[in-house]
Amino acid sequence: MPRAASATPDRAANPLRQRAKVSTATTGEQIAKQLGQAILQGRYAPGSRVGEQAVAELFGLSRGPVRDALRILERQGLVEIRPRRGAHVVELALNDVADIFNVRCALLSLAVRYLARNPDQSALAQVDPRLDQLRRLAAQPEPSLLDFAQATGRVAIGLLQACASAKVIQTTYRDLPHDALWRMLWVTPQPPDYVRPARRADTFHDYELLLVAIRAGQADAAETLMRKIMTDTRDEVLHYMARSHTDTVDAFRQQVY
Amino acid sequence: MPRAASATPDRAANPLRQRAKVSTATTGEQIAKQLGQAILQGRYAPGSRVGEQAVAELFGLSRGPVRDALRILERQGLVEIRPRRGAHVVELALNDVADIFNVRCALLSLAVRYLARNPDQSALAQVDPRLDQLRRLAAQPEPSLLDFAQATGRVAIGLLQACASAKVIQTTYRDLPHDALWRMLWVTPQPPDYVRPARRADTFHDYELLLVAIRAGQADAAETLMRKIMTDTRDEVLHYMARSHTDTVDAFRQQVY
DNA sequence: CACTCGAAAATTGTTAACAAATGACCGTGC
DNA sequence: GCACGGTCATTTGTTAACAATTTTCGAGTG
Repeated sequence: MPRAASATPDRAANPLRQRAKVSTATTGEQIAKQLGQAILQGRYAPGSRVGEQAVAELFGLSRGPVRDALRILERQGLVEIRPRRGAHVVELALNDVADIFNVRCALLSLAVRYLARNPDQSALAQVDPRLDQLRRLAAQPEPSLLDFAQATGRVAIGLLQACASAKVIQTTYRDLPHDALWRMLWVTPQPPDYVRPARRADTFHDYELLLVAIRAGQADAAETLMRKIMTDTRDEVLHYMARSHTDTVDAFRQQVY
Repeated sequence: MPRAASATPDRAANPLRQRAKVSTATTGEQIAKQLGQAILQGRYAPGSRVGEQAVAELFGLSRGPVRDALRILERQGLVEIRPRRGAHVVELALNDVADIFNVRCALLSLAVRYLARNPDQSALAQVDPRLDQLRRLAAQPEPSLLDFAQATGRVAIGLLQACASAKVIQTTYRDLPHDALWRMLWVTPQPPDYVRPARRADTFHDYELLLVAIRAGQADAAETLMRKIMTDTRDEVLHYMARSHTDTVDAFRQQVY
């Protein structure tokens, strides 16, 4: 019995509609945002059913937009929809977590190699403020785990966006189930409060070196650095998660690099 | 003005419904299949709008399932849906084609590396018949371009399926816009009838060596071979397409490897 | 002649009701 | 006690009508 999110009922007179006039977002997308947040925070048990009717009543809307929202969440990898069986919250094993990082690694190393060969200085300049943000968080005493993760994620996405004509890499990366991964860390019985300071400093330093290598056009060095960053992050996250999971050994045996 | 596919109108009494009882496929999926085929065959001009109403009338259905179908096609990369603007047929530049192969390369080289480290003989045995199929096609005098491409694709998918616990790689690969790529080749003014014999032989030979390397547990060799296969295929396809496109030089300059 | 503004038509977003299928519950038979 | 079969409630799939927005087309003006 999954209890619903803290989403505002919005039952009377559909106030969401009025905002839709201003924002270009459709109602389904807004539901997807809120519902996705709810799932991400662990308000729905893994594997539990997300009924259309229930969600529709919760938001005071009809089932149409809810259907759209569930499709969006399926694409984000948070739920899995099987025909005539409804949407269920996905459950990731440690295998899958390692997998996500491996795929990230593959895509990002491709991207930085592309960047190093086709350096666009103005596009790369967009990454600098994000790197600064990461620098600040790395220096902070105890930044929240989610904040730090998001900061690194923004740098990665910034790098991808700098690859102007590599749209496929971008969309492929975007469709990875990033949120489901963070949900796994969130529902870990004793999730760590923040990243280890040494790890934070290393991560920032590696990203800094990465940007230097890219600007210098050193494709091989950039790729090596990006792979190091990803494998390090992967192992750190797996280490945190493994404290409360049992299939640790199996997961680590399946590492590729 | 895109003319519709050769799909049967099915206007009277919804005959599709009756088959839905037997097959587990929902109506939307069936529409997606037929409509996707129509788009793939170039019956809709690139960038043209795919109206919900028009498709619904064409299939003699309401707009609900059509909406689902368009979502599916969006996920397959055949159309692009923007809120309140409808679905439009995607148009790939040569950049994007090269991108798709690069991403394929990244994912598949990750997969074969995983396979070489965790060889599952019974799972790998599933690939052999597909390799035999490829061998037959390579030896044939003039196999159709699409047949040969599908055969190589099946070998690649077979390799992915052999990665038992690497579900993320599989789904990521599946969500690549493969169909849109073939559509681009299809709508090329003078599409080649078949693959060059020498290329066919090389491709098969490389796949054969790849399987040997995987079974021998040589991860580095397997990865190298897979990268070679992908870059060769990419360049061959680009070569075919470039005969009728103008942005050739730009595309080739953006190569990564 | 080009450009802007405005209204009408076409199209997508949303709703509520209907139809079909799944899953569960209960009773029967062995 | 356990397995099997049928009925019933719940849930998803589908439909048609309504609402709101985008696009298109045309008149008017500089």
